[in-house]
Amino acid sequence: MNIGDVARKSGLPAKTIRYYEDIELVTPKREANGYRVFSDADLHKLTFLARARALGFTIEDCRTLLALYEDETRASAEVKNVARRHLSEIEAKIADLQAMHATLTRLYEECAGDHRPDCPILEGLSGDGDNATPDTGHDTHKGEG
Amino acid sequence: MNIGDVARKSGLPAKTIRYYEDIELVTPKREANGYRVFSDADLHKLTFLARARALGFTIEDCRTLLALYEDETRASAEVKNVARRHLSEIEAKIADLQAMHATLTRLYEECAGDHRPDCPILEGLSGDGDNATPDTGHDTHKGEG
DNA sequence: TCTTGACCTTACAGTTACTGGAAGGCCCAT
DNA sequence: ATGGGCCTTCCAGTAACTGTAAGGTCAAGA
Repeated sequence: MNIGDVARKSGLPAKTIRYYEDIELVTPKREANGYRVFSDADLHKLTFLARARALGFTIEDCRTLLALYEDETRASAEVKNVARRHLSEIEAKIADLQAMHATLTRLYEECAGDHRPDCPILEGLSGDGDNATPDTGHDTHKGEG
Repeated sequence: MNIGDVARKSGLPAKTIRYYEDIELVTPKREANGYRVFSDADLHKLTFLARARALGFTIEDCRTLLALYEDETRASAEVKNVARRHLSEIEAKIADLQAMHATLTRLYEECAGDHRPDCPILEGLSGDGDNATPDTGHDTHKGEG
């Protein structure tokens, strides 16, 4: 199979597949003319990657998961650990977004949204109101240079 | 005020403030020695930016909001539009994350997490199970080169 | 006066996971 | 030989910073 075929079958853009080769997630062979040749195993890997990425795993997590997938002697506990950590991150992100949503919705609903300049949203951002921004409890940034 | 002062007062890292100057969100004056000098208005702007960023607005949204903030003749409807669009994006992201969370939780709970290699999470990713990945309905990527 | 240390400066590279585009080679049909 | 659709590489750009190096400035203390 050439790259276009596996792109169609895996649902990944050809460009992404080339990138995955670049970072050594897949290592297709080459034809004499330089074209990449993908085996069924390569396609399977790419499909695995597409699914893992769709679940929000980072590339590095994908690398780990792929290694575990190919290690017949793995302990499922290891996989579960990766998944647990990722679930925690997803939960943290959801919580962050929900906090933003709650705050912004409050301001949004107070805003008349008409031709006049008075705007509780801008007032909230400028710090006039209290409670202007939520504190989600985790760091947005750490120490400084 | 020097950059360290406004960094402490706004909660933004000095590095970020320099970056904001780079992209012309703030334009502090300079002392003879080259040090940036921030006015109260600059500090106010930075605090505004910090709050808007904490609510997840993009830098470009921040630029727009700041311009509206400084335009005495604005219509609050314009601000509300920016907020509405941003709320929609937050909602879409939450929905995506919740779909990922649901799928991964299902696999997670099926996984024994012990010393044995059998793992429903990996099976789900490799496509053995049905329903392996959710379809959130929006594009992850568009056309191809 | 010299030094120490905290502050400030710039410039460049790296992060994440791609995406876009240019410039060109390969292959098949007309 | 020409057109179109594939394929190749390489370079640059995205978002919003962050890290690091190399060095200038300033106030306090020995």
